[in-house]
Amino acid sequence: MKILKLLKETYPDVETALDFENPYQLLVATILSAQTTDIQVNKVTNNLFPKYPSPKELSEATQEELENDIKTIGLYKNKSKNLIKTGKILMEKFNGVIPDTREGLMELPGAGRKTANVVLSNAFNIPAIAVDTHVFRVSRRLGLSQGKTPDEVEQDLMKIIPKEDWKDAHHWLIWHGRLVCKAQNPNCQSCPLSSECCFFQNSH
DNA sequence: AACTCGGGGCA
DNA sequence: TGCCCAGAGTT
Repeated sequence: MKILKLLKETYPDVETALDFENPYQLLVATILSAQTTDIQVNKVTNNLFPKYPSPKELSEATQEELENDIKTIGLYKNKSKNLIKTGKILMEKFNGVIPDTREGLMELPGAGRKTANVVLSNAFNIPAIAVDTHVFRVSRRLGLSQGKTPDEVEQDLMKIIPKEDWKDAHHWLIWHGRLVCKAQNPNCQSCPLSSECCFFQNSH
């Protein structure tokens, strides 16, 4: 089943990437990306990275100033608090180096399962597919992963997506989940995957 | 399992 | 103008 190939052909202009130059920048950008889009994050990081170029500067930021720096993004109070704390943990426990393990990344406040996988796959080239609510729902409907956990969904997706696409796959799956395979009233008529989809077969 | 954070996107 | 959410933490 060529899911990703079909999605790429269907959404050729999908917005696909956070701008980053090193693991630290990708970690910060990905923590910021919760409940918003990469487009919004890139607007903020353009000014944020020169101002806080490494975990050291981040750990020394004041709450008020960092909040102001990311105010155009939602959830900015939680995110600024988490980022400062993350900066301090990086300095105190990881010697200012971004950890390249899932366990290490998930010790950082603001970084969960999805953030860890994005950083592992895109900054360290470690095999992983990021699974968020959209990816989870799309996979369930396709019938790949009923009743499974997000970690198990990740394993299932890795079986049917070419390895070279793992680090970017979530962008197309998320886009598809938002615009077509929506949580409510999915638009199965315009879905390129409907012929392969359990949800569609069961509801028609 | 439900609630919270929040500006932006979309109907 | 009102509703929902490209997660993660807390209770």
